[in-house]
Amino acid sequence: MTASARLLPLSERSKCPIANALDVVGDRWTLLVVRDLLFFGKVRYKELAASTERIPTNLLADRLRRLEAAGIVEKKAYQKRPVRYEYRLTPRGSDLLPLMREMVTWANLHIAGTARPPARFYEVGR
Amino acid sequence: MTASARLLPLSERSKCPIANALDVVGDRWTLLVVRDLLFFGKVRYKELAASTERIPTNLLADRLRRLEAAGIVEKKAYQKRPVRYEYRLTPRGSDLLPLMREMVTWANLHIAGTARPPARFYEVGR
DNA sequence: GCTGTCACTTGCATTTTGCAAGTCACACGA
DNA sequence: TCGTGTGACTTGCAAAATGCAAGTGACAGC
Repeated sequence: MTASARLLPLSERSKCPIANALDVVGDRWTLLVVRDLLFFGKVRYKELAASTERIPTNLLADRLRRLEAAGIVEKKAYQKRPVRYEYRLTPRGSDLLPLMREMVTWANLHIAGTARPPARFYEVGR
Repeated sequence: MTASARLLPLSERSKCPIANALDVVGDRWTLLVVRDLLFFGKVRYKELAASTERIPTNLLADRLRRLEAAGIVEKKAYQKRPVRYEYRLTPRGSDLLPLMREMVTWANLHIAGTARPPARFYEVGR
């Protein structure tokens, strides 16, 4: 069982799982942060800020806060003096892999010129 | 082969398929419209406007315009005098099914209280 | 002290959202 | 012919989110 202890609050919009998922990851940046953590092994703020899409730093800070509040990302200091943090996906975060895989499949099929991921991308069992 | 003739334009952000998919469906309403067309058999504006989440009508009109421009939805008049339209998913639109299925799976697992879809939801082959 | 780095925060103009009300074309019944 | 109703939107506008640039604070190292 991969579900975490405390669960996310139900959306006020409805009980529809799609509506609820969208309330968490339904915007143009959130899943890009998850992508960088999941596929590119980034862990530090600076690395996340340096994505190809150049997410504005205020939005990056905001998205990391929300992802942490949603239990998708964990933030912890990996050193003191000066304090430096690293961000890592929780199981709840890596469970987003299948969803992102389907996004890639759809985009590769319907948006010309999108990059194809390496074959192993489709082989990861979990 | 299920890909349509003309493809969507590449995003200016990057060639990443995830970023590109998000430019099309990365907001809180678009996939709810697709959901209603795909799972609930809605075809008319009025039906779409009556979703549980109560999408504002100006946003519904805007999203339908974008979905049409993206080749995900087709609009056609089903009668004249007065002209009345119906909206239907193209193959590009129904290809979003696997993505939405994964969304449902993730939400059911991580957001307490989200509704479980009927079992047949997971059985549709296409 | 001086410079640099990391991880953010702040200010502010622009864009998008959300809510309510309005419009337009027509059908229909009195 | 006039009033009422319906479907499919559009318009106005306040509030919130976005995007850009610049600023801040805690240190390390020279």
